[in-house]
Amino acid sequence: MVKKRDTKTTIIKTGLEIASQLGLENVTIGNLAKEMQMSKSGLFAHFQSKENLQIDILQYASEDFSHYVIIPALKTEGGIPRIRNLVDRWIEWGDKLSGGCIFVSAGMEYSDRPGKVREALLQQQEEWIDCLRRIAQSAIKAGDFKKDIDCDQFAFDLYSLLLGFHYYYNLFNDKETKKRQQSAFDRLLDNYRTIPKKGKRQLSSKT
Amino acid sequence: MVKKRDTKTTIIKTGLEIASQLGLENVTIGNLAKEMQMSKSGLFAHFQSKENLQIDILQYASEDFSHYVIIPALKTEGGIPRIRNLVDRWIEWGDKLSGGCIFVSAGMEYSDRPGKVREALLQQQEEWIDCLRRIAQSAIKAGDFKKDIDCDQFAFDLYSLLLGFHYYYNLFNDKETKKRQQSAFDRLLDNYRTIPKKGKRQLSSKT
DNA sequence: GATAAATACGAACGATCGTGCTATATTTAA
DNA sequence: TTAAATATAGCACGATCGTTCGTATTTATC
Repeated sequence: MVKKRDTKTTIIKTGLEIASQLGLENVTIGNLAKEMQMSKSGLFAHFQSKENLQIDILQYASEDFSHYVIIPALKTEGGIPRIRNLVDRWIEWGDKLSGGCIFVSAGMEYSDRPGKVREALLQQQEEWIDCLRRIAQSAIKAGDFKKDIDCDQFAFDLYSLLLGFHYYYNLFNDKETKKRQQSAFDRLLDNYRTIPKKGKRQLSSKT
Repeated sequence: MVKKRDTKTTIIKTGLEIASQLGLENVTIGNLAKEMQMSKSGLFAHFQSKENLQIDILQYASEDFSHYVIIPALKTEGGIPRIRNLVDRWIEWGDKLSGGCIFVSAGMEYSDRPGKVREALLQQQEEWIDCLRRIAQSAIKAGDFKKDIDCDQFAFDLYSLLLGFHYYYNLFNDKETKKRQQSAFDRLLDNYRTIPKKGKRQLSSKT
C-alpha cells in the first residue's frame, strides 16, 4: 500500500470534482475533509492555505488535461484531423467532471477576482490559447487551412464554440447540444479551409 | 424624497453589481448591508431569505435587460440590422456591470447547483434563447436570412459568440476582443445570409 | 533501536454566514 | 389624532469559514 503519499493527490482529485460542481472558490476545507473522512487540520496541513489548495487543483487539472487531450491530439496527423481529435477529447474530458470543464467555469468565476488563483488560471489559459493557435498553424502547414488566416481569430472562434457547448450542455442539459456543436464546428472549419477544386459551396466532411 | 420605497431597489442594484463581480452566490447579506450602510436585519427584512434576494436580483437584471436591449432592438427594422443592433446593445449592457453580463456568469455558476435560483435563471435563459430564435425568424421574413436555416442553431451560434466575447473580454482584458467578436459576427451572419446575385464569396458588410 | 521527519488529529480562535426575535422609529390610513 | 402598517435596528443563535497550535502516530534515516 502506497497509501500515504497518495493522500494529497486524492484530496486534489476530490477537490477538482467539487470545484467543477460548485466553483473553485466554494471548495472548502470543511466539506473536502468530510468527503475525505479526515480532519480539517490534517487536510489543511498538506496545503498551508486555501489558495495553495486551489492552485494545486488547477495545476492537477492542467496536467490531466495535457495528458488526456493535448498530448494525444498532437500525436495524430497535423491539420483538420488533429483539430477534430482535439475537440472530441476536450469535450470528453469535460464529461469526466460532473460540472464540466473546470477551466471554463473557473474562467468565468475569476474574471473579476484578483489574487494568485486568478494569476495561475490566467497563465494556463494563455498557454491553452497559444496551443489552439499553434494547432491552426499546423493546419496551414498541412494544407488544410488557407495561408492568410488569423490564427488568433481561429482560437477565439473555437473557444467561443466550446464555451457555447459547455453552457448549453451543462445548464440546459440540452440533448441536441452535441449536434449543434458539431454543426457549428463543421461550418467553422469550412470558413478556414482551403477552397477545394471548384468555387462551389462545400458540404461539411465527416470525421 | 421618495426615499423609503426606493431602498429595496437600491439594495437590489447594489447586489447586482456585487453579483456580477463575485457571483450571485457570493452576494452576502453582510457585505451588502455594509455597502448600503444599514443593518443586516434591516436589509434582510426586505427579502425574508437569501434565495429571494438572489431571485430578485435576477428579476431586476432581466427587466433592465429587456428595457435597454430587447425592446429598443425590436423597434428597429427586422432582419440583419435588428440583429446587429441587439448584439451591440447586449455588449453595451454587459459593460455597465464591472463583472460583465450577469446571465453569462450566473449560467456557469448555477449549471450544477439545484434550487429555486437555478430554476428562475433557467426560465429566463430559455426565454432569452427563444428571443434569439424569433429574431432569426424575423430575419428570414425580412429576406436577409435563407429560408431553410435552423433558427435554434443560429441562437446557439450567436450565444456561443457572445460567451466567447465575455470570456476574453473579462478574463484577459484583451483589447482585440471587440475586433475578434466583430469579425466572427460578420462571418456568422454570412453563413445565414441569403446568397447575393452571383455565387461569389461575399465580404462582410458594414453596419 | 534511536532519531528525525512527515503525517494526522482534536480543540480552539476570531470572523462571517443566514436567520430569527424583539423593540423602536417612521410612514401611511382612518 | 390616533391606529395600523411598514421599515429599520440591536442582539443573539448555531453553523461554518480559514487558520493556528500542541500532540500523538506513523514512516524513513542513521
